[in-house]
Amino acid sequence: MDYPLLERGVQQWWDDHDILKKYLNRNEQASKRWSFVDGPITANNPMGVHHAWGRTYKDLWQRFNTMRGYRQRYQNGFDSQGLWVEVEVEKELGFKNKREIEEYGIGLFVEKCKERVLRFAERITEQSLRLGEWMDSPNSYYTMSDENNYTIWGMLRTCWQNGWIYRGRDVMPWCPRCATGISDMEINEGRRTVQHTSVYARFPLVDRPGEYLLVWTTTPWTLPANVACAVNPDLHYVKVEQDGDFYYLSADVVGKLNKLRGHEHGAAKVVETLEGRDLLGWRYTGPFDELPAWQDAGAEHRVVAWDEVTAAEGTGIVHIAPGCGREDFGLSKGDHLAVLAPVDENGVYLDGYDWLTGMSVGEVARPIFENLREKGYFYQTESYQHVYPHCWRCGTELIFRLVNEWFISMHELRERLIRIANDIRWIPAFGLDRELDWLRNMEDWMISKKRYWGLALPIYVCDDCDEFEVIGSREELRERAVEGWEQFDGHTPHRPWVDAVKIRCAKCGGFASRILDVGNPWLDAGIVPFSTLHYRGNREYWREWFPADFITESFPGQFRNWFYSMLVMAAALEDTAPFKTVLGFATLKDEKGEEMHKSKGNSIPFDEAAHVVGADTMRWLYVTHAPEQNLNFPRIPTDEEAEAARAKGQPPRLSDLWMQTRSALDKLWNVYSFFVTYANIDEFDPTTRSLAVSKRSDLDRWVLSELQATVQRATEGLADFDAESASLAVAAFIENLSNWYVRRSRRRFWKSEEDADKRAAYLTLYECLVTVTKLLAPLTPFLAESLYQNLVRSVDASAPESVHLCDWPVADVKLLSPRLHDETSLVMRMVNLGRAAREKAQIRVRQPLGVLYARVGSDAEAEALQRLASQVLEELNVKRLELLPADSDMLVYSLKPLMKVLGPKHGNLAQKVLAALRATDAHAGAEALRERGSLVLKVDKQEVTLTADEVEVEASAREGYVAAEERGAVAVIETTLTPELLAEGLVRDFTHLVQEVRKHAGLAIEDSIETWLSTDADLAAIAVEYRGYIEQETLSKRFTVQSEGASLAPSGDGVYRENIPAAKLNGHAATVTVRKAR
RNA sequence: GGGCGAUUAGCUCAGUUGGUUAGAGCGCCGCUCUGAUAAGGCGGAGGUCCGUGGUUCGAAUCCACGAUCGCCCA
Repeated sequence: MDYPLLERGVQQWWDDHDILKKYLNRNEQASKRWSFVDGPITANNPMGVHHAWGRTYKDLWQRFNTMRGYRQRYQNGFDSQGLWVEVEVEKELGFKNKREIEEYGIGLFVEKCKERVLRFAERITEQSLRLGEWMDSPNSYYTMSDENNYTIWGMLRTCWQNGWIYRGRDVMPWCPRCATGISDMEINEGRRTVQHTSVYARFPLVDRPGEYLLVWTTTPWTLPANVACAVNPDLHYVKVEQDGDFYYLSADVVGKLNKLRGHEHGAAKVVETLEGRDLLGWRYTGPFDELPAWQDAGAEHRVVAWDEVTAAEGTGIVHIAPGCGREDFGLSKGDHLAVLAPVDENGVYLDGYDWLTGMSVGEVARPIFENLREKGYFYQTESYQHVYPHCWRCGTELIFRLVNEWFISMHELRERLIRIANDIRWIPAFGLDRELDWLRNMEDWMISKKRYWGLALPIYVCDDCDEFEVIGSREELRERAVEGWEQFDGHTPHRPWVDAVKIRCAKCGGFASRILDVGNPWLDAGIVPFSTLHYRGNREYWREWFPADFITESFPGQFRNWFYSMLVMAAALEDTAPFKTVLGFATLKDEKGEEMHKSKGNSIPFDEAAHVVGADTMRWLYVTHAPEQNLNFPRIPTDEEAEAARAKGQPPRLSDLWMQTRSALDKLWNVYSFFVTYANIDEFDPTTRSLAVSKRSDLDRWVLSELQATVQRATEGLADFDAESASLAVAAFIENLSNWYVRRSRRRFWKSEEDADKRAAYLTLYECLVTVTKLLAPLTPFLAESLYQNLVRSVDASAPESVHLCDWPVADVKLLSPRLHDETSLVMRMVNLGRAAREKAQIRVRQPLGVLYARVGSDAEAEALQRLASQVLEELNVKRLELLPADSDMLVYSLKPLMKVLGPKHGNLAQKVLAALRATDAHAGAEALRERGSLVLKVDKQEVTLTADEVEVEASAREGYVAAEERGAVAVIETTLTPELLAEGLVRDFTHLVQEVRKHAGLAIEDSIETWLSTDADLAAIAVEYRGYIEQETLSKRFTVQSEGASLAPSGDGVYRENIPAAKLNGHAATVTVRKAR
């Protein structure tokens, strides 16, 4: 099966018949509606296979609910604004920093960003269609749209009116390349383990000549901003003597000092012990006191207290630079320390830092070490490995920098958010805990970014009085505008155009300008449940579709990103949940279980996988997987392998894992092709035949019962957002259909006359196939369509045009039969045991056997087995079935203690009871339990009575009999082969060989033939005896047998002859000749 | 550094309120069936249930400590 080929054909047919449009319009008039909101995909690159996982879920639940008759919005969304786009456009343009963007022109740059977004949105739309994701693509939303941006303005204004917006001065993680702050949400995505050179420096104490504080830092660039040193007041410190100098450091690290001293230092000796609090207030000379920046600060260096200081790293004396570290900055507030912010937004030292001015933080480590050494501040360097934050987008190491940024206060929102999170159904359930954990611990939301392409934050600051206010809409801005409206009018609300507009300060009447910052992109995504549902312009419509019934995204990251930002928006605007159910799924890994990364070369482009493996197979992989577990995406053939196969006219050979994944689909395809083969031969038309189910066989009614149960399971699963159990139920049914129903029914299709039995078989199999096809429609839309067209539409022009326009199947509970289910399970079990027994005896199934002796667990099962004996016998090629009586000498018994009952009952004695039971003669014990229902044991000189509830009797076959057993059921076979049985076996072997010859001769299944057999006298005699059977099985109109003389078989065109070696026919060599009958 | 979770066959994972021979699928080896099959069936090999101690008549399961890994938060 070449699935990609089939899918291309189906897609073409859909296009030709406009099926997508008909699908989107199918429930236009429906009164019930189901609301799905698509999480915006970043329109910045083509899709990878990891995107296809979520998009498969998104599509399948929309399809399922379409088939169930719900009106829906089939809207997909594209995340359009933000640094990720800027970075890619910078790459395209060859820019290295923000200055180049400004020189190029912000307007041009922003237009480039828009272009890129539209380009990749189009690409992703095509790819999604290839996946079979059916969406209303002309109606897709973009977070860069005016609607989206202005809805955020309104939301921010509401926040401002509530007093939640504030301007903060804080030390933030900062990317010096992107020249922007990194929010708490983003910082986690870029943590990496790296090697840095840390430095130990010594700071001379002002009032203690020859004595130094020994401090340690991993960020030497912050030393010029040193203001203080912190010690833990409760920690022990020591004064050590080394080379005539005295150092103060934590008592715990003296050992380290000796290890670290290298060639430059002598041995260290402790001369005094003291507490951290003893050091407080000591003044020291800073390492860069000569710099103008420090001179201007007019401050002095001293030792301060900080109880977070430990001796685990460094020296227990911590270098404090309040302008370069978060904790440092926090400390500066309480201790009124000076704050030095040494670098600009690009991480370049500002004026006042002398020789450092103009250098960037990344290049100063060495020069600073040298400088310290020259000035006598250097002690030692040490290579140090640690986890350090990097820019999640460009990979640059972050610095910490004092900045002015804008925040939404979470103080009042936090409780609302927690309450709302509890109103949502999180799948898997731990999602709620994760979200709550974040909500409890999160800081205020930093919403500003000093970039170009993004939401223009509508915050206007007065040039005169520094008061700010937030504008909530375009209309409000126009009313308030006193300057620059003409330049803005006609443009999207983006930089640079919107920046031209000035308003009058409401407080002092001065000019107020928009801050130049753009917004955090999660504002863009979070507003989607409002903006896409026309919250601003059509509140009626919004009320109809809000909240979303369902959203689904890969959960790593989203708890603090999209889920979070939606919660914030909904909490701020309406104080209610923006969605009812969220399905989170885990991470897609490569075949070895490693993270996929483009840079690692192991990420798989969607197009490649779709081309080689196909969309349905990929979708099936996703839907059958447990969503909360990571999924390893199996290897796909390389382009070369795929092309080599296609050159030979074959589909690319897939790995075992793929074949395993796809096996249910392959089996279905085979059943389907079996049906089609015979239906064509017989010209069977399901629309003109019928037969009441009650008139069909047990086998038919069994499979129809299983079918109803499958419909129920699939429906319940999908309705509960559980694709895995739904799809596995369908797979299990296909397995039953293929390996039991069709296997057991084959002869009914082969036989030539069309009787009620054959009609029942056709109708039953047809119903199963059609129903399964509909169940598969949301899961594997291409395959389902292909089957549907051929099975249904080709014979019934009145049926819905496409499987995707059909109604979802409803289980007919009247057809459910637990009895048939149980009995068929019993037959299957007995057949398996019989096959196992044959295997042990090394007698192949083609050789008929005389008797199968069976034992089952209960009288009811025994009764059923006798009634269904023919199925067992036919399947096992055995003549007769006999039930084994309990006292049969073929059986041997063992006693199995049921500890779950015995344990609690006997307590301390339990182990001894167990030992006594094991010492008991099993046969006598079994008999006692059978006859009297109890068994008496002697334990520690007292008698203990065990009942049938406490001991299970297990029967198995006595040694010497060829048997198999499982859970109380036993099958024993009679292995004596009579001449008649041997002859029958031989005939079946021969028949099988003629079928092979037919196949080799290239004959069609339904072709009648003429057959000649030339062999020894024994086989000839048998062949003649079984002539009727052989002719019937091989469709031979004429069957000529000879054992001597010149061959009677013809030769020439259309005649096919094979010599059969004696080994294949139990010692009889033969020549078989066939020719298509005229 | 703090919190949570995990560790079971070569791989991916199940394993009920603790119950005495620890399972599945795949892979591997052998056999077998088949005029629907890239199918199916049967058998086999493969386990220190991460380690150590404890609780218990009985521990993969409960407790403690340790190791390793993952996730979340600093």
